[in-house]
Amino acid sequence: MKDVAEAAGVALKTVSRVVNGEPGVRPATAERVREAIARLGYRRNESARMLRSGRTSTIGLVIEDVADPFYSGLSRAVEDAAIRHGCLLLTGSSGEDPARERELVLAFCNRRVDGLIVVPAGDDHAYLRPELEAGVPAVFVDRPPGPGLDADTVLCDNAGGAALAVRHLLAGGHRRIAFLGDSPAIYTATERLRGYRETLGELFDERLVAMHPPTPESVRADLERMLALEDPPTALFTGNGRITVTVLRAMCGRWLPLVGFDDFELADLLSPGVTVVAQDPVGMGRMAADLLFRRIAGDRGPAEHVRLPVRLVVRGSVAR
Amino acid sequence: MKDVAEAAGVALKTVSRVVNGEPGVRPATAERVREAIARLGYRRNESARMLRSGRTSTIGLVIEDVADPFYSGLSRAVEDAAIRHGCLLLTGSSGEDPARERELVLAFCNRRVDGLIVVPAGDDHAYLRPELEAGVPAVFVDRPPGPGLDADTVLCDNAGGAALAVRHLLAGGHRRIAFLGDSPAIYTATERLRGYRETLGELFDERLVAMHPPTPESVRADLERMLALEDPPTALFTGNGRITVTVLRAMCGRWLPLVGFDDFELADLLSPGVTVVAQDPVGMGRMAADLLFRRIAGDRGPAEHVRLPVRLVVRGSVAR
DNA sequence: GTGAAAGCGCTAACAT
DNA sequence: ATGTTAGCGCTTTCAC
Repeated sequence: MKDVAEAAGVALKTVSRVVNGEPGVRPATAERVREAIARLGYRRNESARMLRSGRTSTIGLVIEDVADPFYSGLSRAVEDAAIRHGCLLLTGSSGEDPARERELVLAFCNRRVDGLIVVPAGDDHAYLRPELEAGVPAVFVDRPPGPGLDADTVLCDNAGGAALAVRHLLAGGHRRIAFLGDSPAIYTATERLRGYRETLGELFDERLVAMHPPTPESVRADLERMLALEDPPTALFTGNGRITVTVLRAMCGRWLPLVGFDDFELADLLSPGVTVVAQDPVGMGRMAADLLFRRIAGDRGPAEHVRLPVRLVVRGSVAR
Repeated sequence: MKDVAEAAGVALKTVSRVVNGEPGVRPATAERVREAIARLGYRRNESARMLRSGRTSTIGLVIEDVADPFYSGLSRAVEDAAIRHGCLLLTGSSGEDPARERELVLAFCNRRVDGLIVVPAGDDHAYLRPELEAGVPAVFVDRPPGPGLDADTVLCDNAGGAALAVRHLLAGGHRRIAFLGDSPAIYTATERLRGYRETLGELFDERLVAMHPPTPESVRADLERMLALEDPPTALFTGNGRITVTVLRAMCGRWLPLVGFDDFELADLLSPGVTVVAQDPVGMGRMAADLLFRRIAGDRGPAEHVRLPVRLVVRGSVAR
């Protein structure tokens, strides 16, 4: 900036004015400055700007895995909102590891992001207390933060969605409905189990429940075990998109009526089409970002807790 | 940091030493500093650190769309490499808009990222010359940069892949093979067209070629037009994953032998399974990141041009 | 309409 | 083993 000022024969502050589009510079002067900028290939140093102004025009997003379509849709929605607000996005995948989540969030805080959107992997967010007290806005998406933290949340109706799925299968005449869910450490998995259990009532049988991170092997083993029961399941409820796909693949050839939590691309093109409880990842991302930018703009109201509806998308996978 | 120093009764530089794990601090002193840090909820300000040290420990990634599985896989691979090198990732989607690509890249440069990985949307990268001359490493992935720029590239064998697809269809007895590709503005689309054309030779017929961004409407119109020819296509070659999926959906019910460029989740579970030319997006991301971090580490050798192989994955969609 | 000076929070270089 | 000083490149404040 000093060099540009020298080259244009003005003071440093005038260059700053031109670069920031501030008023109070004669057009001719501004033009001279711009010419010098182009000639020298000058780029404003945002680190210095951030240091002085305190605003970074950057928000941090921690998700579980960018490569998972659920989170990549959510990411895209957050990014679109960020663009509209002139912000860039720092992204990180926690891989469901609380330590990694914490590292990422703290690294973002060190960079003084203007706000955070977090899909929590852990259930202890005490480490975030200093930032929240310092006024750094944070929105939790898909899962709530650990206890004792009063922050905005955007969740979906997990238990209600599970109830939809189970009722649909009950209506199809099924009484033995298995649930294949993700690890009980994950909030959404536990909530969906709760919805499943409460809806089944007397029909609940814990031998028809399997909950852990889905690997092809574990899913296959779960299915074999359940199908070998003397009273085997006649239908399946799968607890998220990855599990649904893993189950479909593990079934290779065989077929069982099925409802999956989460919609996924091509669910409609499989035969039969897969009936799902659809969330709206893009809507969740958009909602979280809207909330965050309202906070960044200065909204200091009480924490908001948005719960987005889910809907049953009936395809062919339950009909006889 | 000043406050922490005061609270711990040491000089500012000692706090800096503790925070950076530098040697030359007595354990007892370090402990006192750490205690003060925890008590005050101190977080190092990375903007100041960056300003002083010149390194940001951040790399910038510009892709076309995070929500596209091809790019989200690539992103994840880049992120994993970044983590290993203690870097964070600034991500942005260009949405195939050259102006947006430029804005993102320049915004990243203003933030003084240590390096750039770019999937170019435009074909003029003169705007990047000042950075490259200033020694900012950049790797171009999936598509080369505009002319006159001598930077590292990681591409796949687009024309060779198209040749594989066409030869497979020819071997299946087809002589009228249509190509549905993306916009000719996209390097990969043009290269795949070239491979298709060169392999077909005499059999090439431009009435069997359609190239533009795939919308359900345009794809349906293309198919209708081609199928209404007096000598209609007996097989399809689709130019990327999105087109393949859009075509499958547009065919609703009807069926034509098909090979698609790009593998996609569930391609194997459709019936028939979809034969594809598979790229390796994760491998491309990993390769690009490895190259970038070698440059960041100081490698000033001549520009490297990596071309990754593709492979034909035969499923059922061509057999009669 | 323009400029000079102070200082954001840190690290590098050099004492002690 | 610890402290002092200068200065990274910008914005803020105030003066002209």
